[in-house]
Amino acid sequence: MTLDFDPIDEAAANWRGAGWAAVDAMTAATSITRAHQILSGRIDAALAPVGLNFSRFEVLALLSFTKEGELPLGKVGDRLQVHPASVTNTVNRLEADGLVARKPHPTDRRTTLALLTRDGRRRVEQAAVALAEIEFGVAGLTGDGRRSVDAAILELRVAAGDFVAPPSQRR
Amino acid sequence: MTLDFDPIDEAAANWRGAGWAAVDAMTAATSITRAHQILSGRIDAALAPVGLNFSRFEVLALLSFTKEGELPLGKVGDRLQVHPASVTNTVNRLEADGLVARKPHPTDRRTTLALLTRDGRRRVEQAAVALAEIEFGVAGLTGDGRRSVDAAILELRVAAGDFVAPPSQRR
DNA sequence: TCCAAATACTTTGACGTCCAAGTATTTATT
DNA sequence: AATAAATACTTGGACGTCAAAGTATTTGGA
Repeated sequence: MTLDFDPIDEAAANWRGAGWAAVDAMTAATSITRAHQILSGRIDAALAPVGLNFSRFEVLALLSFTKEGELPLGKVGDRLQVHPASVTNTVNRLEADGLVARKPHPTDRRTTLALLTRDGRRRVEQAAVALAEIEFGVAGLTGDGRRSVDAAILELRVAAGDFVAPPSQRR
Repeated sequence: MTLDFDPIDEAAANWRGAGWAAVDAMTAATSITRAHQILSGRIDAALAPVGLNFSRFEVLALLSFTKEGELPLGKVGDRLQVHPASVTNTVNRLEADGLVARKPHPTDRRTTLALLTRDGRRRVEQAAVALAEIEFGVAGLTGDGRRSVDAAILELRVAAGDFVAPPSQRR
């Protein structure tokens, strides 16, 4: 199904016609939503042959960046900004596939560590290659487009309190 | 949970460290994903008091823009770019709340129309106000940021074949 | 005219997300 | 030391999304 008009332009026109406010904000929000739809479709399609989806990949990648290949579940959620219940769910599935193992925290018995297995490490490497091949779904974006998206969204993230920017930090 | 560093910067550094490719693409994709998370959280929060979520709102808004306040379910899916099963699901709930009614198509018995009820029209107006109040969640974005996001994502959408741009059309 | 193919929607099932509540353990307070 | 509060994770439930299969109806040839 391909439309012969831009549905977002169309929506903007309709909003103006209805006298609704914040049309600019609406188009920006809709653009981002649609971009996410496109990317997430492409990314999951690229990962499917590897036996992963994006959430699972993110967890494996995060673990692979640590010294020991392990991290408390809570930290995983913090870094990936997802709900603890989602982490539990994702780790359950990764564990069922043998890509990750749960292991008790050495000193804090409330805490559970997710540990990358050898299979998990191999798998995440394959996935990284698969994702690089499709350029993370953003193949339609030029270098400028990518930079301007990064910059604009950084504003949004800072305003949303995603992290407290230390005075030093800038890309 | 607020981090004291930018998780996307951190991820980029990790990717480079691991020798993984397409770091720029990764940050762009991650930015968009995170932006979507932020927006969708804010939007659904703003709509909750009105008794809607974004998907339901989108359907009501789309219907409200038509002459008769009705549209075949299939068209709804095409415009909103969602799976037919999702349309069925959303319309089921809207119907249960009395905001929409199903009605047979006058000539094609395969087709079902979704018809905006009086309550539905009132509700969508309230929702539009609620969304305008929070600027669709993009309050953190300046005018420039919004425009550059729109422009960049337009590239992406065109490349993805979201619609065939007639030679005339440009924002 | 008749039948295969396309179209429109629904149903079922697999997953993902979040929230709220529940259990276990640790930390902080008095 | 005793207890309330915070922290860490899991469980169960509500919803959203998509894919695949099923039913009904229409369309497009042979």
